Amino acid sequence: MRTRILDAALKLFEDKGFDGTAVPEIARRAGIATGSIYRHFPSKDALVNALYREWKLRYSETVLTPPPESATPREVFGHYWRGMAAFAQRHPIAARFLDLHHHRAYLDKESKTAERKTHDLAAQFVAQGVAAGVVRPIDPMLLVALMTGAMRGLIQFAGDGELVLDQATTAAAEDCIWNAIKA
Amino acid sequence: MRTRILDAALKLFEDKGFDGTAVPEIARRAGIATGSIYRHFPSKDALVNALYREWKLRYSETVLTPPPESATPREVFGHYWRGMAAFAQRHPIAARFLDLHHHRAYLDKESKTAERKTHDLAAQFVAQGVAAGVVRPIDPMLLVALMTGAMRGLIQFAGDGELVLDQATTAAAEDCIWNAIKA
Amino acid sequence: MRTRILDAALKLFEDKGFDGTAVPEIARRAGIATGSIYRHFPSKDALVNALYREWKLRYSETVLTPPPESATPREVFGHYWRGMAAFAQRHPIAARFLDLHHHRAYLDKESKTAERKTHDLAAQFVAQGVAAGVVRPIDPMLLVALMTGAMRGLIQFAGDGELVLDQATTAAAEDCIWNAIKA
Amino acid sequence: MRTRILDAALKLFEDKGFDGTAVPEIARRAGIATGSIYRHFPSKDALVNALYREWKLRYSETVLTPPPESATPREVFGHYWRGMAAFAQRHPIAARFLDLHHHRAYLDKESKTAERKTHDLAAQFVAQGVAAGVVRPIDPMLLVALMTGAMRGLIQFAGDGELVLDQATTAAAEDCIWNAIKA
DNA sequence: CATGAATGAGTATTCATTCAT
DNA sequence: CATGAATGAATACTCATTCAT
Repeated sequence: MRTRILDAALKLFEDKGFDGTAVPEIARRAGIATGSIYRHFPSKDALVNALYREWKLRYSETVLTPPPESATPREVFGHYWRGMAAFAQRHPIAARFLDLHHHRAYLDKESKTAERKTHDLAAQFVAQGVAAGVVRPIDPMLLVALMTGAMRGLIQFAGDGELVLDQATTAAAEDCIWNAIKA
Repeated sequence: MRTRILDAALKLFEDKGFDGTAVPEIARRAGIATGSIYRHFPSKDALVNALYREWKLRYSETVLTPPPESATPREVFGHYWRGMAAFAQRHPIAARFLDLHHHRAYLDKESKTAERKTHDLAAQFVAQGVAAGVVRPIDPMLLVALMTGAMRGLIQFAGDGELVLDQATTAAAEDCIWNAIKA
Repeated sequence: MRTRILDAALKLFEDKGFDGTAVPEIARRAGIATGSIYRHFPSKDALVNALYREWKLRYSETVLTPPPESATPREVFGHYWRGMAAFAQRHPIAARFLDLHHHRAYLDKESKTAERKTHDLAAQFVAQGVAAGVVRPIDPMLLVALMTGAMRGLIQFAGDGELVLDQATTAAAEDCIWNAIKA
Repeated sequence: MRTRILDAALKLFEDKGFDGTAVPEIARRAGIATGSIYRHFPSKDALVNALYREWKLRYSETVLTPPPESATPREVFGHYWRGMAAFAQRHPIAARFLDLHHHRAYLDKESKTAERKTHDLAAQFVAQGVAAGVVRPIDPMLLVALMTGAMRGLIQFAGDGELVLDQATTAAAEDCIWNAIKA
């Protein structure tokens, strides 16, 4: 039941935005009564936040797995890149939802903190790559912006049907972006 | 007057979204009466669409200027990249607004067409680069996705204050992304 | 069980009014499940009515006991007055509940009839006192209004903590009000 | 407009209680649209509080006029008593509204303070009467409870149609209650 | 019989839009 | 043209009542 609500909300929030989605609409799509939503979530705000955190967690579990100890920076990059692509491929709507909503006023502090963690991890990877001399020695945040932005571009184009996120495309993109950041 | 309305709407739509912004709020920020909005725009929907098109036009004028005839593909790329960066630097809120809203249901066909044009132009540039043997011979759409995505990453990080979009940063990013797409 | 429900409802209705009290709230205070209320009462309306009648009955049993045959009108008056005061002292919440709710739309005919009986009895006592020449020869309803009103004033002030309804206070009030109605 | 809303609310709150009255119902009775209520009052709570204070003020203006300097305690009593009766006669619904609602949870502090003032004034009058040796030397609050209670009894019976609050009735009641409290 | 999740009609409140001034 | 009060449909949320367990 809770899952059905979250699934309905995910689709609708991604499609029409938070404020553009009416609670009864979520209920209808979930196949339940309007009032039942409030048995599971105290408010619409609480619902988006729960949704956001749920998917951010799943995202972390998919993407932020530690790479093999022996991996070279290039391999570490590939590891994370393929993780992100795999997530976007398996959960395209969730990927777009996380992308579009990560800043909105209705997200509370805890939800926003989750976003930060990802950035910090990426910045850390870049810093290590720079130290190892295999990544361009420039502001790590810039490289993070370019990498995550490129991935978001992929997700968006895939969502719009202008691109298919298959193995080959993902691999080609990985190679391109590695070229962008390598020393 | 029309300009003040559009300015107020731009800031609010970017900040709180279309559905999250009330018309009287726009009026208040514009320093006029609620009803006056409707002297200039027949509806809230018409207002966003006008706003979107207005900025898309300015964007085109800034970014889509033809590069010098004699420019090499690398120079053409730099020409467009710097154009986009300059726009984002001068109009950060508008850049984010265009980025976030380009898909929303309240945008009508004409507004959405504007977006497509940019993509097509980019794809065309990529195709020419490929033909000239200086750009990677892969799906042009993929490269467009990576380029525009990377630029959006820049814009977003700049908006969040994690990055400053100055000359140096822009130039470094340009170099990175050229490496990503060059043959 | 039924008693626990009625006790919970009494307190809440007195405190927050009928419409201001939610059924689940009554259940919580009674320590049972919401649905269980409906095993004992077909509806919220039926519950107030049962509550009202229950207490009106207890009130009648406490207050409307026949005075000794040989009692003088003064003694009869004292008998009833002390009965009312005793009830208010022992059941302050019920006294206030009966006082505040005796007219509400959700009370059905039978409940309202109970109220009437008390008035009629009082009016009858007054009439007899008038006939005996010891009570002021004016509209009995006026005297009833003053007497019952005075008693309600006592109950209210006691409930608000501005007065303590002890033996002495009750006796003093009795003497005052007898002076008010005596010939 | 504001007045029409307050008038409609007065009648409905008195009749069905605060929680028993729906905002659209108030609007309908006032002959305006539901939303218009909120142009004049920020919330339903604010509306009752405004209503309560408005009438408490009028009540004070009618009832709490200073008696003639030279008035004896008996005359002072009559002055106030007739003031209250006149108010109840002219504004029977308001009188009942003030009576029934003076304690409810939705009234804020300022509204409740108004009630206290009346009591204090009455207690002060009683104390002076006691000092002059013409009022019973007992707890002034008790006498206040009896007086105001008796008046409320009158108002209630009048409202229920069991009594008519004319000159004669008011005068008779005044005499009765003076007998109740005089030394 | 007790339970409490589910229901959906009903509530307070907001907001895009209109229109008399 | 500008105004902002008035409108009423739409929204988030509540609550009396039901019913499968």
